[in-house]
Amino acid sequence: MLIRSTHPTDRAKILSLHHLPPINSQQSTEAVQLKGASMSFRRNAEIYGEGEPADYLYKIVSGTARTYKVLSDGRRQIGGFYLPGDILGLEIAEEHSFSAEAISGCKVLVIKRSVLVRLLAGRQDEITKELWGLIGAELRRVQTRNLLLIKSAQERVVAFLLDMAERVSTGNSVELPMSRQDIADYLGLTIETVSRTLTRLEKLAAIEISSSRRIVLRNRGALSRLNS
Amino acid sequence: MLIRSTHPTDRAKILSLHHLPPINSQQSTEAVQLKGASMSFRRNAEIYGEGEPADYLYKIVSGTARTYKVLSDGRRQIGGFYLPGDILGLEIAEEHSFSAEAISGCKVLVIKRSVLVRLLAGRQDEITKELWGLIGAELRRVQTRNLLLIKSAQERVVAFLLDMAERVSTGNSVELPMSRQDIADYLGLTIETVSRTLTRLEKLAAIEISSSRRIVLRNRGALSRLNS
DNA sequence: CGTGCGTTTGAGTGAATTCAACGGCTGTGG
DNA sequence: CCACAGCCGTTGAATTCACTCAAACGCACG
Repeated sequence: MLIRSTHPTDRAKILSLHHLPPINSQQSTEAVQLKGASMSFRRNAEIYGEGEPADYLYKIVSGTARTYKVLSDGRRQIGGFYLPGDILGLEIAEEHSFSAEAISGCKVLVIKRSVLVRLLAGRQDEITKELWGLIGAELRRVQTRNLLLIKSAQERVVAFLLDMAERVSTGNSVELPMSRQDIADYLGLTIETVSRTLTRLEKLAAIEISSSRRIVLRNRGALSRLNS
Repeated sequence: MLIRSTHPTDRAKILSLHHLPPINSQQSTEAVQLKGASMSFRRNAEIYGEGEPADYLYKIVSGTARTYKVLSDGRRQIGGFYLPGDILGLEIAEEHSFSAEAISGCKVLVIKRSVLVRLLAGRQDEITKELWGLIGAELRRVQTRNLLLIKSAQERVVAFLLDMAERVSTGNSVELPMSRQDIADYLGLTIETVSRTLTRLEKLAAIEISSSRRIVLRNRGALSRLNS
């Protein structure tokens, strides 16, 4: 099974909102705000916290971010990984339901949500469509992960690899920006299981682990087949 | 942990769309359509299929429905259970990403999506807000289930029971409309594990299994605690 | 050259699955 | 009215898979 998250380039196309021509002078200033402040976050810095008002959207320019939740028993569940072009903080509720952190150093574009909503009131058709596209992608992403979580450890890891390959795709070589612990928390496994599964996949000649953060997909067909 | 799906009464409030006053004569006829045809489905009848165009929403009037997907290896994953007042088929994509079936005999109100969208274009503020509320609820429901699926079998079953209690709540007695197989496919477990877990919970005096379809919550505190 | 962190590997345990059999309820037909 | 089949749910025994605990490895950094 494959994690069918929106492809980064698709996302970039969808949220070119700040490139829309201004509609009037009032919204012209808003369009400027839409372009948003560029902010930087260093490794492990918090971008926003669970429960905080969801006033802003964050578009990743460079680096990688993660959203996560800490359960009452201390376990951490990662909601998703966000690569350049992805939009973070796309909540419908008034408050963020996850926290977000930079995995590596991150440049992000901060976009005020209220501005989007106001724009939405004016330019009905196009912008609503774009927002719906984004929300739809988010929903599909989450639903797909639901399907993931009922599967075996091996299937989860394979799906993760194929998804990452699709998103960062430089040929068959995948550069993982996140740690094993991040991957484990994302897939609902332990770090040991992730590690063992990767080495097993390597022994099966499906992948090659160049370094711990660089994986080469040697046999996509086999991987897809392992994916049930 | 608790499945925080939208409470039925909340949903009913949110989607009183068809009770909105007509805006003009053109939309007046649409509002009539919004009220929608009432349809009936018998046990195990398909309401819509995966991949079909998502032209309609379905509001459950009576009975229970399930959405599901069959994986390539034959496993079935249930996306959710829908009780009276709930909205089915709330997809953002053009096609349904799950199939839907009646679990018991079902009366449903069929609402044309295009009408909603057109209405949305006219009555920006209120209707968009309502639709967003619905989508938001759906998103939260799915995210919450993600959190569920990383937990133990016992935690999943407990969360399921508490969620159902919240949704059908007649005191502490819960009438389960679905089979053990449905529950298992929903929680990503086997039917045996669900059964065993329930009997264990009964031995712990947390619940009482009056009949296989009727569960009495004897000790909600204990249940919540078992929920980590 | 150590120190520390992230990752890998190993051994043992435990939880959930698989395979199998049994019990109860319902509806049908003799 | 009873007998039997079929379905659903429960229970048992054995197995498998992922987890826990523990140790070792490799790499970057001071």
